[in-house]
Amino acid sequence: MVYESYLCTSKIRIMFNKRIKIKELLAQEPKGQEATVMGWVKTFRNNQFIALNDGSTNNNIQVVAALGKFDDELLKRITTSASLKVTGTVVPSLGKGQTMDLNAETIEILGDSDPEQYPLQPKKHSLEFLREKAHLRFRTNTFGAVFRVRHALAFAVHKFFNEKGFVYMHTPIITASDAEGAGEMFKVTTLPLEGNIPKNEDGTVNYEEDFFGKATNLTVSGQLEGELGATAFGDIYTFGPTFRAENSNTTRHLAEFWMIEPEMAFYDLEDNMNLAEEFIKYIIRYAIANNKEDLEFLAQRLADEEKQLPQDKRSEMGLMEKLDFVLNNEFERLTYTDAIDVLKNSNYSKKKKFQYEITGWGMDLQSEHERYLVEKHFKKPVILYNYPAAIKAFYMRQNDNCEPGQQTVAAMDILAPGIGEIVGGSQREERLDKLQSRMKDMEVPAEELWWYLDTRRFGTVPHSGFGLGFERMVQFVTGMTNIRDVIAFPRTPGSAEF
RNA sequence: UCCUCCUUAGCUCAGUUGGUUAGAGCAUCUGACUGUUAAUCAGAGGGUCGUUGGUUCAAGUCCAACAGGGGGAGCCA
Repeated sequence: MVYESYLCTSKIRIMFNKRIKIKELLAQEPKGQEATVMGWVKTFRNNQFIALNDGSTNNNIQVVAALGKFDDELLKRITTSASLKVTGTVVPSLGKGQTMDLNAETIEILGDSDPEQYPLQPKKHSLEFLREKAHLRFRTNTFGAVFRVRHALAFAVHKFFNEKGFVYMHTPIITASDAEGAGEMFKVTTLPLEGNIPKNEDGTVNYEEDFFGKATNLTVSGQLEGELGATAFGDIYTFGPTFRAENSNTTRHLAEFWMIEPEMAFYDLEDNMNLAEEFIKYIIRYAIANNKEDLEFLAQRLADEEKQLPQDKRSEMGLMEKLDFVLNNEFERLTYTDAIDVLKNSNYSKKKKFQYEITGWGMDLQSEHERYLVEKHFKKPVILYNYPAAIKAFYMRQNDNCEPGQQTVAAMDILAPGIGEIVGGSQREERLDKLQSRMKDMEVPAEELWWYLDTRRFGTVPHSGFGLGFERMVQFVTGMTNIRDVIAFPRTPGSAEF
């Protein structure tokens, strides 16, 4: 009579909720208390010792199945990655590798894992191999650590901005504007690709027949919409998926990635740089404070990997030292113009070690030049600012009183060792006439962006913002060298498995 | 998209100037052992050498195209 539908629900859940996470259990004093844990088998040694992991930490609880206490039939099913529920008493370990044992009273197999078919073994696998098993790689130590750190960084992003009174704004994923100029876009349509596509008289596609009544794409940036928010709330940030249809095949590009884009009213370029530097340091500090074990594991992994490299290719600092160094030092700030001077006077340039010669002011910096500045010359994160207007986007603020022929814009890029550009930002052009003339010069269709220009018509203010590639940040903090290893299911040209 | 390297057992890799039946470690299976730490010991099974075509008496090995992957470049975050 009472809650009859309850009979049909999964009563076992009540049992599940009694479990303790392994991370919590390992923090306790082992003194004979009872505990229930659930997780996946890492290894089963000696028909007696089960290393069990539940993803809360890379550390395992050693479950001891006393000899003779359990059926052979049950023990046979305790294989790599089988899922178990274990209840027992927590006691100090007799062995050396761990402080506590869970002496099993009951072992329940929640899910078998056929050892003939389960692809991961308790040994080192290459990252390339694990990339093809991306659905299972979270169960490895490396990816467990990487994705817990990724979570910590994501959480810290919201914490930082919330503490500063920023409004978290959800800018659209589907956008009608293709004027952002940040690269090739993915088309969004419900028109039948394999059927009759409505055409205009001149043979072009008639998007008026499409779902939105106009051509639409996946967003390449939330910035323009972000500026609308900033000119009302003062400070906003976005943190969402971003899509680029570039045919990029590198260790630092994805077709689908996550970007953080703060946009601040009443900020000039220097305020912008200050915020970006404070922000980066804050989220690194948060990860160290909350995921130290994971980072130390990743540091060790990286150190082991680098042992196999020739001396000159190894990093000068370990991962933890590198992060500490970043926290304890100011980022080097220099103008584009000064950077060209540094490069021109460098030994690399004089000895012609650059593949692309330093031709002088106005040239776009190649990644080898950026790497030289960051990794060889300054040996720390570098903020380059005041770039030539000709190589930057239309919305960046034109600097006043430039030398003839050396017009610059208030842009800034933050370059990180090993990763390259991690932040790109600028003070925005708030003067309507200057913005309009620049759009005209760069053939940006002003009529499509009428709503953007309205911010300059009604109470325009100086404002600034930047974009930070979240995966690149995760790479920097975890030391993972390939961006495909810091996102759960990477989307790259020719690859969208899972 | 361009340059470059790689593809041999479930995984990591060896395989000589082209020459008989393609090897090792780990994993798996069977057995032994039992306070182990990627447990150990013994035995067994496991291969269309990425695909297609070519050169040759003979191709894992040489050549070509294609596919997949790594690294670098460009585009960028």
